Amino acid sequence: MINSLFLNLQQHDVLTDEERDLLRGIIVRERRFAAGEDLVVEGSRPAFSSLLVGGFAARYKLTGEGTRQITAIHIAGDFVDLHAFLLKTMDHGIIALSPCHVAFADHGELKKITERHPHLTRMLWLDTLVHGSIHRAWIVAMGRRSKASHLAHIICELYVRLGVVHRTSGPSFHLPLSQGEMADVLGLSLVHMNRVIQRLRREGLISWINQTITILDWERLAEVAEFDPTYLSLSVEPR
Amino acid sequence: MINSLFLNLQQHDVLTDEERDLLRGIIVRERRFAAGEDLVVEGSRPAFSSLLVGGFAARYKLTGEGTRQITAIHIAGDFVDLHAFLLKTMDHGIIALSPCHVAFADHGELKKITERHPHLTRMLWLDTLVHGSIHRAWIVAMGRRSKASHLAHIICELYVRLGVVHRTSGPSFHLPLSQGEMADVLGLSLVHMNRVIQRLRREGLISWINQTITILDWERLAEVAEFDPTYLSLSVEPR
DNA sequence: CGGACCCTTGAGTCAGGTCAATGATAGTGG
DNA sequence: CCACTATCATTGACCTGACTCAAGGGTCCG
Repeated sequence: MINSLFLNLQQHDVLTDEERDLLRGIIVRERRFAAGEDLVVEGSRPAFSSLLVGGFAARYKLTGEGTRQITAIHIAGDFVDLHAFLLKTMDHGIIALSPCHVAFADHGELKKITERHPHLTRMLWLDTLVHGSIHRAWIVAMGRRSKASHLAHIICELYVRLGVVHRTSGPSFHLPLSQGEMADVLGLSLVHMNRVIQRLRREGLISWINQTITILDWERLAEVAEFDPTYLSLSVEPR
Repeated sequence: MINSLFLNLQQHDVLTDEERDLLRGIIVRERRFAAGEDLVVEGSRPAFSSLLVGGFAARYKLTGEGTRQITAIHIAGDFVDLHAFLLKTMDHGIIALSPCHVAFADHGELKKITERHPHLTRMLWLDTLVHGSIHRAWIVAMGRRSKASHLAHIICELYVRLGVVHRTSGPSFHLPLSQGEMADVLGLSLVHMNRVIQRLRREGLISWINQTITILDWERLAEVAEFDPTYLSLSVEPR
């Protein structure tokens, strides 16, 4: 059930069979969520961390004016709120962008892992660090790239991350976000989001129909995005 | 020498005397950097992590067009690139914004801590998670707040973080960033940055002269920023 | 005294926002 | 099966926040 998590962690270092078993052991419950449901509510103090088994979810924060900013997109294999294990209080919510299948990891069991299994602890720590790297890449894209470049960067990133967990088919992948939701990722208005998407289409970089994105020209897309996957730490080495 | 780190960590949970000694023990070297020098170079694979003892530093990334985006501001007591301990390769640079005093923690010694001292390990992990929370707060500010609100948010955040390590005096604090550097934080042009600053001044929220920011009206500044310090996890509880 | 940085201000331009309207598609209840 | 509603994608017209270019002034330092 949590094979995608293994695929994720294995991109960074070798996982032993014992470590796999330990990870299986921390899952105490599972649940399915409908699209639009909150997996985790802002301000709550969860006793479990959510591991996304299938589907797409987003961290988000609402502003006083009622606008929304999505701060991360999560895919199968992501330990969505492993943070809460140590941060305790959620400073943002997590919403299902599609129907989601979630496994819950008990914080007490996670603590036991940190007491007895240092390498696995470092692997989990690393997983949260990679998500920090992704945040930084997003900040750069938001602050200093054109909106077209920003969108291209997000598409490149999703393609690589989904590839790791075998959720791409050739140059295509399923992405169940509406343009309005994607606008909340880029910090744009819905109208302008639409125009940016059309520009990438017109330039022959992508197609995006029926919740399916196809990368028509990876070279040029990555160039527009200035995409450099270093920040995803996709190399197996001792951690 | 690393008392500021202790002040930082103590905001989240109790540190034992033994843990303090362990932290002192991982410092193998120290060095001073001039303003403008790189503490850590993008693409390098450091064998040490830099603990900022005094001064201000910034993580940054340069784009192909030669613009710069600052993704984090670091102050005394910050474990600037603890990430590198597990991420291995730096995907961004770190520059001294003022003269900086840096202590270097050996990655081998850090690894030993993770092997033998689970609580201290969790505290260090937590420290990196808090910086992840700060990243998310920045993403929200960049995407969905006005530039004036964004600047107000950064000032509130710096005031609180500097207060933790006793670097404020009353409503004031020292901030050795030029307006051009601050523009690289907000993702703005220098000219517009200047206009945004003047607006906060004109509205009587802050004064900012001689590298010193004074908060003239905390209530209204925090309101403009929609500042809620939850994301800094400033509560002592078992972690 | 001349650079080297900063900060400040004005003028013109453009990216991106708001408001508004039109279709297309899918699900719901009768 | 059909009217009804909701959600999305798309397009046009107009407005404003932010950028660029350009120039002037302050301060510190060699």
